[in-house]
Amino acid sequence: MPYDPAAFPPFAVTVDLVVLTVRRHALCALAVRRGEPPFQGRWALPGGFVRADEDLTAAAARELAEETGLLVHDPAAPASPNAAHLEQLATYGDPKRDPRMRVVSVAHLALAPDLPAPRPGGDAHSARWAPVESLLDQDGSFGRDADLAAPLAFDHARILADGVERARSKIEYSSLATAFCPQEFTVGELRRVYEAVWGVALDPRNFHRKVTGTPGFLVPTGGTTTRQGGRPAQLFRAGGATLLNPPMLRPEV
Amino acid sequence: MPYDPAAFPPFAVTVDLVVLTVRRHALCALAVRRGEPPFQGRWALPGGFVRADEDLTAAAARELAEETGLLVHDPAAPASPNAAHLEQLATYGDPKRDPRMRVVSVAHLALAPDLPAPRPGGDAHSARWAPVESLLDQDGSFGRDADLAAPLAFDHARILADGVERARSKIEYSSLATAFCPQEFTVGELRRVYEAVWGVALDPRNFHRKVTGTPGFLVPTGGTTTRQGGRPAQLFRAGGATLLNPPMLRPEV
DNA sequence: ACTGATTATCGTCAGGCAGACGACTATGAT
DNA sequence: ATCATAGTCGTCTGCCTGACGATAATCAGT
Repeated sequence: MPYDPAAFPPFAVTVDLVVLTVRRHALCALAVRRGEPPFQGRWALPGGFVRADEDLTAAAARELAEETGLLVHDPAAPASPNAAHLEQLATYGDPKRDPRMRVVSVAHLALAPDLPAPRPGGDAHSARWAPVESLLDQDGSFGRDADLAAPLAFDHARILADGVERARSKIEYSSLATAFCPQEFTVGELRRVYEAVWGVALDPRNFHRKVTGTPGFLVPTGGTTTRQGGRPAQLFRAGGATLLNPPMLRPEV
Repeated sequence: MPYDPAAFPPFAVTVDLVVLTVRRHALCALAVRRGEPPFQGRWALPGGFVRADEDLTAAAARELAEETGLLVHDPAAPASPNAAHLEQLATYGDPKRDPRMRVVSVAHLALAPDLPAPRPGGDAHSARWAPVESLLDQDGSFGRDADLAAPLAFDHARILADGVERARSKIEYSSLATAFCPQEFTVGELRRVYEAVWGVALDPRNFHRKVTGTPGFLVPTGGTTTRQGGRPAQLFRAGGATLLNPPMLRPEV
């Protein structure tokens, strides 16, 4: 078997981004409208080509910054208000996934707090946050956003579904849900993240016991807030613990 | 931003395989010796280039069959004695990971039962099963196999480490450990798989209670065997349940 | 045939954690 | 003042796990 890399067929390599956030109690993903064929006018996940001398993670971070202005959260650096979590999701390489040529896409998953700017800036022609159910509801039979008349371009519905499933399972056993929150947040805000991502209601008392009782998960900042109404709530920052053991249990059905 | 795929730099795309099995109470990985530069004579993970019209999973399955004769387990088809579990692991694309040119490798993880042939056949120049600790023990300071004098080629040590970690965590909450067993196996054999993969000792009584008490995990075949010595043990097949809830807990430390 | 080694399997018990839910607290709105 | 809203602290019960005792059924020697 010959081992000369140059003798083998060339591929284009892209990164696609599943950028998730929680807005108004709903899990939303970033979608951009395609300005050219194929799938012109359809919504798609943000993404782009990996440059000749660029690492895959760097390419994903660059695309994320271009589309949203978010920086990738660096555990070494001091926490920034505009930091997002970024991780590789999976790679999609069906020979027919792009009608033009052979394109392999390394999808990444980004989790971001709710951004103040509802319309992410950048050079993207048109971008928006859309609830993931709208984007994944292929037949459009139920509550479909009128502006989202067609399913996502390419195999992006599949990629989005995989990213959502990754996020849903990963917040069970890690502190990743805090990536959806601002730097300082309350227990109730964190609970609403879990409820939005999982689409279930959680008992506020048991949730409070669980997250405050797990050492290293939350560290109180001393402040309080009433921005959710009701009794003032303690403010917390994410602690050093990244693994949740035992995990947070997702309720059945 | 131009969107013409042909205008972007060409990449070579490969699949690399982390093939794991349990042999003599140790977690082992398949390694092949490289016949040409770079890293000539060094051990590496099996792998090869993705063909022009080949899906990534198909390429991984083809390489797996070439190196080991194993087929990929198809849930629809009747269980075959030579079926292995195959899943995508992660993608590695550091610009300098291959000194010859830009190569992006989509690594896959395969789990196989202990093969009767100790030396996997195929066109590979030289292949062997090696305990993962030997392959990952970079400095060679401890119990290193004399034949494995150098670390793995390319970034394969990192890939192998990621694959091992995936296997270690995934058997916690799925029935994947059965992929290391023959079609029919005993509770004790399954327990020895967990012990080998995790490198810990498990209580046989609690393990027995856990796996037999989880509905759909194991289905008795009616037969018994004494191939492990001692009292005859019931034979089981893997049941339909793929998710283990609550998970099997990996002991601390 | 007996003995010991080995493995499998069943049972018991205490501690920890989760789900269900009651009770109380502190704010803003009317 | 009263109500609605949200946060926080407790209690109780049942399930699961870890630790470990006990018994069962085989094989290798003697």
